Amino acid sequence: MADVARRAGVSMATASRALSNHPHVAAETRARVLAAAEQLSYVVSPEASRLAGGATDRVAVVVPHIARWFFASLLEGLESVLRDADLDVLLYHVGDEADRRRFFERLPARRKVDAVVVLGMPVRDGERDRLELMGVHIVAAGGQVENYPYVSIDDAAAGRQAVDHLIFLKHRRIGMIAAIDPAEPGWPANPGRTHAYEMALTDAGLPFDPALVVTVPWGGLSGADAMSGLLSLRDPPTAVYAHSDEVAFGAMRTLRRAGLRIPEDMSVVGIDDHPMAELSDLTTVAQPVRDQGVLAGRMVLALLAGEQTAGGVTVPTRLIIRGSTAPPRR
Amino acid sequence: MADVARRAGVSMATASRALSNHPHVAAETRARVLAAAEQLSYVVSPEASRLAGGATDRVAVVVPHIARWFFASLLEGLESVLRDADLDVLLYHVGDEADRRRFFERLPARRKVDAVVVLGMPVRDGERDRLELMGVHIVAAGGQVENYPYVSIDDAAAGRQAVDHLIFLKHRRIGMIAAIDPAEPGWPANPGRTHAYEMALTDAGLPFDPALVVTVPWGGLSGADAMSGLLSLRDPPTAVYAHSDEVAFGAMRTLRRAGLRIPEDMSVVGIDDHPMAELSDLTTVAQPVRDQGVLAGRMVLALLAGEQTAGGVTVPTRLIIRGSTAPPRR
DNA sequence: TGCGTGATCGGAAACGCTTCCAGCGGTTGC
DNA sequence: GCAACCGCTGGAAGCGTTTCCGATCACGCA
Repeated sequence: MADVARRAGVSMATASRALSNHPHVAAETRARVLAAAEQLSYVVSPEASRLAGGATDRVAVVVPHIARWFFASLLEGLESVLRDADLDVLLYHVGDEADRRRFFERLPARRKVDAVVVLGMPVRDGERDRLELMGVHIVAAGGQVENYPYVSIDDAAAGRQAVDHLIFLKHRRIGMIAAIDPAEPGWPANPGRTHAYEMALTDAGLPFDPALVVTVPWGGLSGADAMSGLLSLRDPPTAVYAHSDEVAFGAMRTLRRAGLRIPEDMSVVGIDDHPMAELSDLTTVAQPVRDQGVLAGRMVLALLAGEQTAGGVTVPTRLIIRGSTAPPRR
Repeated sequence: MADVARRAGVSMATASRALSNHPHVAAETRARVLAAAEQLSYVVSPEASRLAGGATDRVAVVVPHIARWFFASLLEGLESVLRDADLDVLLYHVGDEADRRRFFERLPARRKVDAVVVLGMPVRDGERDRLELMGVHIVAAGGQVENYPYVSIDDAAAGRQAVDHLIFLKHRRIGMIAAIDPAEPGWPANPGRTHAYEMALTDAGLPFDPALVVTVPWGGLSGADAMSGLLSLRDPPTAVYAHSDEVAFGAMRTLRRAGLRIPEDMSVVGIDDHPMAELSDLTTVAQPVRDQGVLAGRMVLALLAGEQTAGGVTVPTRLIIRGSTAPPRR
């Protein structure tokens, strides 16, 4: 920067002010400095700048999965608003328990960011304490609904939309394929979506048959297995509610292989509106995934600007009826 | 750090050496420093450290798409090795031409990273010049096959595996659905995969009928449209080769809706081995996507360690025959 | 016993910025 | 006409590390 200052014929103090858009710099002077910087193709050293000044202009994003559509979409939305605000995104993938423990234990983002956003992943109590240690803003999206400012859907409501749709079609034996995160064995499947199933049945006066709910690790193949199980029941369901589209795709594959027709022989409904849902003609409950990332990004910006944020935002879901659901045949 | 040093009863110089694992520090002393740091829950300031020292321990990753399986998988592989090496990854999404121009013009990662890896995206000439300006190592994965150390598949070979399979099944009218990146209108579809089609036909002595190749923007819906076009031909093909699985899925949907059976009425083959391919019973040419990211990460590490790297690595692809291909009926 | 030697450790100078505190002409208000 | 101000600029003190350069000390060897 000394070079730039010299070339522009000003002091470093002025050069710094000009470069960082401070007021109290004559327009003409600023132009001169900018020109000099341009000629020398100079950019300020972030390190030095941060050392002397304040913010890091970086935010950490913690995700349990990268290659899954839902998480990647959240990330995409988030990244876009952060990038527009000239904030850099540091990506931290905590794929399994080991990663997870390591992340919260070592806190690799410590001192490196102004905020951290946790995507699609509830933060556990002990972890929260660790996170607090970082002393920065924290936002959650697509998962958490407490502790932090968050943006998410109402899982229970989404589940109701799916199951109520089946009930409306007059299905009386409805199976559920619940998915647990393979990275978190031992943790329960999405409670909201599970609870919605039970409530919907109750409200419709239908019996709850434990045999009709099967819980599997998340994934298409697991969904296929789950469907096999359901089909082998003495009295199989006439419709299936899957916790997520990917699982539903697996179920559909099993049905296809079994020679059963969808929706004539079996209705299938999922949640998410994965891009493949449209191609597979899957009835599903759509959630605005990318938007949730965007909203989370805006929250970060607001927090960084010192604004008070509302506790959380719940975005609406919407039932999309396609060809995988119909009234039962009998 | 001054606090830590004081508490451990040593100078800052020694504290620094102990914290950063330098030799010439007595084991006992080091332990004392580490303990002090632990008690104060102190971590070195990356900014200050970088200012004084050398590397930023960060690498920039540039991707044209985040929410697409292929790119997200590359990213996942890459991130995992980088993270294991305690390098932070800065994510830069250049979704469209505007983003792209902005990125290469402003070079937001300038001075912030030790290396940049470009994922699934050929770097154009002018852009390369800009990148050079950063003066850091550059690696490409899943796309580029020149200019930089790279890791990628042999697109031409992959294409051949797909088309040759159809030819082996005795198909004589084979359609091709080529996909161009919607973010780069005007740029050609994957040349290797396209060329493979032409060569395979030629080698098999089959005529090349321009009507049988349709080029569409990447995407499932586009694939569906493309298939519609192919079906409306006076003399439709008996098999279709799609540049990627997602496009193939779209094609399959069109066939399903048209009441045509796969593979009896039409064979379909894709490239990628997307997770949905298995669920859709799609014959495809598998490529190790995550591995490409991993290898790129290792290259970065090697480069950073000052090692010389081979120009590039080509990973093998493999035909996976499922239920979407069979000999033509006539 | 005297001295070279290597292992440790401390002092202090960078590293490249930001910003507080003044200083400097020129206005403005009375 | 004088003092209080104002807009702009410069000097210099940090910001928190790393590392160069010696200094110290215990040891081994002649």
